[in-house]
Amino acid sequence: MPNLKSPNEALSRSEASTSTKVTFSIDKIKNFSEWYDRALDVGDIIDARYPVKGMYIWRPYGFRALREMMSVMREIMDRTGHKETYFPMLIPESIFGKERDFLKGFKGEAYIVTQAGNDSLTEKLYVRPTSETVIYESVKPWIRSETDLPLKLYQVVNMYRHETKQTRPMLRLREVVEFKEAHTFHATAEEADRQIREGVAAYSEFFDRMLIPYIVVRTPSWDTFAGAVYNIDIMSVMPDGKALELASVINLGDKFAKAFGLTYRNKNNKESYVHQTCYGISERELGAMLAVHGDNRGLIMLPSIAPIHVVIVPIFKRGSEDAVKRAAENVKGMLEKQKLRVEIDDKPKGVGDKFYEWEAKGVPVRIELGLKEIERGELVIFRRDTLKKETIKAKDAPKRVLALMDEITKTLKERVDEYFKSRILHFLTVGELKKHYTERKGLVGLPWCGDEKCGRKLEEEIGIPTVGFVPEKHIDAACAACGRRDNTIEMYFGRTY
RNA sequence: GGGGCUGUACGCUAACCUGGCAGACUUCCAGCCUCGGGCGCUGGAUACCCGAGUUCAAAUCUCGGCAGCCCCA
Repeated sequence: MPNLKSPNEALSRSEASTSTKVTFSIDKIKNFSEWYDRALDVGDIIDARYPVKGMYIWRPYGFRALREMMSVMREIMDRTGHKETYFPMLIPESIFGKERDFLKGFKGEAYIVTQAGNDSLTEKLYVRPTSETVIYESVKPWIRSETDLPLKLYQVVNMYRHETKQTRPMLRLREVVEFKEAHTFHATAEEADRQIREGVAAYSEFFDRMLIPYIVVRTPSWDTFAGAVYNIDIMSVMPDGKALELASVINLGDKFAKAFGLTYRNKNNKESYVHQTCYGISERELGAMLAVHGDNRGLIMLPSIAPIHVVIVPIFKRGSEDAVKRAAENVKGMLEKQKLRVEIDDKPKGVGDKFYEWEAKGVPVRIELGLKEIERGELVIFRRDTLKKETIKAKDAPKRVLALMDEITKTLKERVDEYFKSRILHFLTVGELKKHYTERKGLVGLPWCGDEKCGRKLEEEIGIPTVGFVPEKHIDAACAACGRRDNTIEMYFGRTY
């Protein structure tokens, strides 16, 4: 559990409330780690009190948000020609170990089942840390000729990796609960290459719709996925300035095809290897979304995935309970006709309690409704993004609330764009970077000639690891390592999660 | 990969240094009071992370495990 002893913390707490109740008021930028843990707790997303490192309990409210987010992902996958499947979680060692680099990359963090009941197993079973091997082995008989290609599959499953780094809910886990992994099979290298661009486009659409800011980069050759030819990473930046890999789109070439004997008969009746790609996302995207949009009062749910769009808080006076309740039900009915998810909070608690609670959970709109409003035919509407209240005619509620969903989305987008812009910095030389990048927050770009030696040298000189580069975007500057000017591109560096 | 810190009730915390009845607030339960930004009152429930060691005696000291946080690479 977080330790709350910093002076800032004590100050913000006492300022926010005179009661000793734990108030959610944490400076997200100054104290992101603590903000994140507390916001997910008070915001009803995760219960972190599970005694196994890297595994967390999803609360219903949080899980609903995840489900909404994943349904957007499924919609995009389905629309772009991917078919949803399922492959087993336990993978025999003989299959898991078929591709050397992959085995080397994942062996250290795979959970391995060696015993069942009282018997030890004759062959070890690997719990999937990702499903390349089991899928590639299994689809072999599905692919016989070019007419079977391209084959584009995806599954949404849980997967396990024995992370040794510090774990964090949603961002770094040992048990990933909703791993959406896509695997595609193509006749030619060109087609696989095209699929990479399609995969990046699909993910870009997803992140655009989730209002998660990102840049698309190519990972340097010395830092690619185990068994990959190259990969494209989609990177974001968290409020503490650390970079977060949102997704990786990987071109596997025919390396796995060769290891698994994945071939088809081409037009000349010649056996050819398929070319493959794979790409995945997970609940990490929800963590990123919540992290970038929340404020010092807690979470702010993006309207498109909010488990509850509107919470109605009835304000009772003695004797008015029934009338207020009826009015609340009436408003709820009107809003639900607009496909809004609405909840009435008539729990016997003070309204202040309720307000703080729903704000921490990030419900986009709150409606306050008491005798005063009923008499005037009005409603008080509070929006979570700006914390502003307005009074409207009750009959205008459906129209106004729907409009507010768009307005809130727009505000969040503007805010997050501005935030992201301030966290991507560009420098021309190492000296300039060292002089100005003192807080080491966010991604930094430096001119780079494309040579691995120079990339590694820069990494070492500035003491920040490479994140990736944008291959097709040439810049007019000299490589910050060797000074060459031809073909200079920008390499991004950043501390990562 | 290396280093540091921490673990007391649902939550937050006191006692730990200097071993000797674990205390407050919050929460929860029962009841009263009633709801426009964390009401009040009465009564009650709930805790020393796990294991070993030292000791007459361990929340406190030592060792190990598990879990969490921070810093550096």
